[in-house]
Amino acid sequence: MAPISLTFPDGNAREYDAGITPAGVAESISKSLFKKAISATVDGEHWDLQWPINADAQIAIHTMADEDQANELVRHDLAHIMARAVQEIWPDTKVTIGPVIKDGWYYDFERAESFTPEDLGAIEKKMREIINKREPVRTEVWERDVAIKYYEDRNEPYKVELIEGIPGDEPLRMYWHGEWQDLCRGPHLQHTGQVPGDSFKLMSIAGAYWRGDSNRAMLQRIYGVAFTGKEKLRAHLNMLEEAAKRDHRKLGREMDLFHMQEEAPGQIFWHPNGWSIYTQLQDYMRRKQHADGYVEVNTPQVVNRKLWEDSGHWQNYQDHMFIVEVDEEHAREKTVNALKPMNCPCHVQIFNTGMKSYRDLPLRMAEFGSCNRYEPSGALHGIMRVRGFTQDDGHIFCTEDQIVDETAKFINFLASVYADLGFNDWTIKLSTRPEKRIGSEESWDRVEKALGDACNAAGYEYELLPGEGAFYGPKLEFTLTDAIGREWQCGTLQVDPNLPDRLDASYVGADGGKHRPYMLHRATLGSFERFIGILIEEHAGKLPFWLAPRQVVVASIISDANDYVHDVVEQLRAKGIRAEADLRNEKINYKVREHSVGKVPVILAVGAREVEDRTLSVRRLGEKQTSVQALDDVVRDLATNATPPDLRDA
RNA sequence: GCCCCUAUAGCUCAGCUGGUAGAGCAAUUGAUUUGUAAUCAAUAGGUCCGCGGUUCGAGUCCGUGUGGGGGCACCA
Repeated sequence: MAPISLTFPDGNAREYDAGITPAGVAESISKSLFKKAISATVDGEHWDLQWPINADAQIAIHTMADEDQANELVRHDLAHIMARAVQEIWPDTKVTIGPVIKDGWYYDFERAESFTPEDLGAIEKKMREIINKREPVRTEVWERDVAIKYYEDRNEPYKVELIEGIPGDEPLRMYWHGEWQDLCRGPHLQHTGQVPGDSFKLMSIAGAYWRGDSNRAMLQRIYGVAFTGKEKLRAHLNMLEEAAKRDHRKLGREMDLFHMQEEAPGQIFWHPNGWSIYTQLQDYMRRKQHADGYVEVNTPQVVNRKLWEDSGHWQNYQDHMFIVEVDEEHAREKTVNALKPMNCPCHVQIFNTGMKSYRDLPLRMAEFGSCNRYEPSGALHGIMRVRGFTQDDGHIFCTEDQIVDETAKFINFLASVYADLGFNDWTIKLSTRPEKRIGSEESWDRVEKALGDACNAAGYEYELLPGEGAFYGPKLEFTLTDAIGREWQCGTLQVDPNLPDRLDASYVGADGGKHRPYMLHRATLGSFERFIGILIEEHAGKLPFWLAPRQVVVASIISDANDYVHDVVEQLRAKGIRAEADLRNEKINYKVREHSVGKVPVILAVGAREVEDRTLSVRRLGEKQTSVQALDDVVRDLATNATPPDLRDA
């Protein structure tokens, strides 16, 4: 065999016989490296220690110290080990797939009986037994007919289907963890004993459709988390515990922001505190949009089905609309209406009044549009996914040439809003043409490129989501994460040549002819409901001062201070600050605790000294220390802080 | 919508294998005038989510509906 040259990360190269495996390479370096080795990177590809190398290459041998590779392998091996454990305990279970995900893995099973939470303990125990056996992991490439026969004989139809879906020229790789076999791309560890048995935990059981298709079998999914060390697992579990305290549903109750009840599932009863956040946010958005060149409109809630038929939504989304049927006394037939599930068709109606010239474009039309959608019961989630919500909606009517500029302008607008609200960690996703679509390939090419160019022009990177666009056009999604790391789409921008066409929107061009505008659907917050949910979780309830529903509590220490407390509250209110008095006959400790739990940003305590000196004892949320300041200084300082960021002097 | 879990006082929860409900906090009332995260005492508070069934007897067991949670699917 011809020798090959392998170059190591330090730049040194060594010669080996072609077909050498990374395991062999590691062994040639040292016995201890061989024992510690878990995988390799060969020419940038994550490589199993058992896979042969047949040509010159760059190589790096990995150990558990290489966090990224180690996590991937540990999680992936655990997926196999868990599947093996499950089949050892319940041999009638059929296996499907088990990929690595963020912080862990899952594996989908088919089994007649349901797994119970108690089963997880039994499975974990069996997994540890398998790990302790330190059985070798072995791999082979199989012919496809052999593999299919093998799985048919073992009554594993899902594996057969998987193999049938793999392109014919791709080799089929098999892995054994001990005697247990699974179809798998790899790579894997050397032996089960390399998995740290104290650094994983099975978390939950969930239903999941085979191949993500709701028409196919519902499988049982078991989720696990795993890390390379016990401490990291503990830190992760701790983080989840802390995150649960920031849950907007919990804080919504504790801060008395809103409630929901059975008679109106998916709809929100906003309490005074929550509504205060909502209106502050809306006032802020109204000013920002006005400054960015939007005109604000408002459109009807109950709209005849005809408009939804014309727009095409009736045909596609009838099941998800609240239908309102009205018997008109004098009408021959009852009318069928729908609560508006979206604002776009209504905005086109406004656009369509009068003649529009190319000089009117781009026309930026905004509405805080209340919408109702009959979302499937399983989709509802706190105030993040609801049936009644208000979008900070807007539609930009423009020409194709204006798409890049308008999109870049919007991205900058959104970035400024998010920054004002305390978000620096958000991502852009560009969803491109789906399989089912309308419009020419050329027009998709142009418009997809326009969105990408706009991101670049605004100075932001984006992630591509191929095939995830709407049937009429590509879109940008702006996502934020909640307390436990779930991603939520908040902002969006969608390019739509379709709706103007369906609803016959047009403008007169410079050539005097009639033209179709493009429509950019865009929302910055998405909906006030979802955004406030995210906002609460992001800040753990400690909202920026200007958004806090209860900004200041002035608390008396003795009742002789009551008059002064009233005076202070009055002065603060005169400056537009949401201040209230707490004159209850309670200890200051009690008041401080109660208002701290209620996330009031500033507590001003007033005792005999403060009354005497016209001062205030200032305590800010989260700080242990207090400071005594002159009343006038405090009022001036708080008034500055209470100003929304867009109204502050630069 | 689908799978699993779940529903006891305003909140957080206890109630063992069926024998007609309990704690802490909150609330109310009274006392306490207090210096930066819970003052003391008393009182009141519950069709045990709805409906059906098993049983002499159901908060407890079974079925079903509704709401909620975790996922999956969906998200114009």
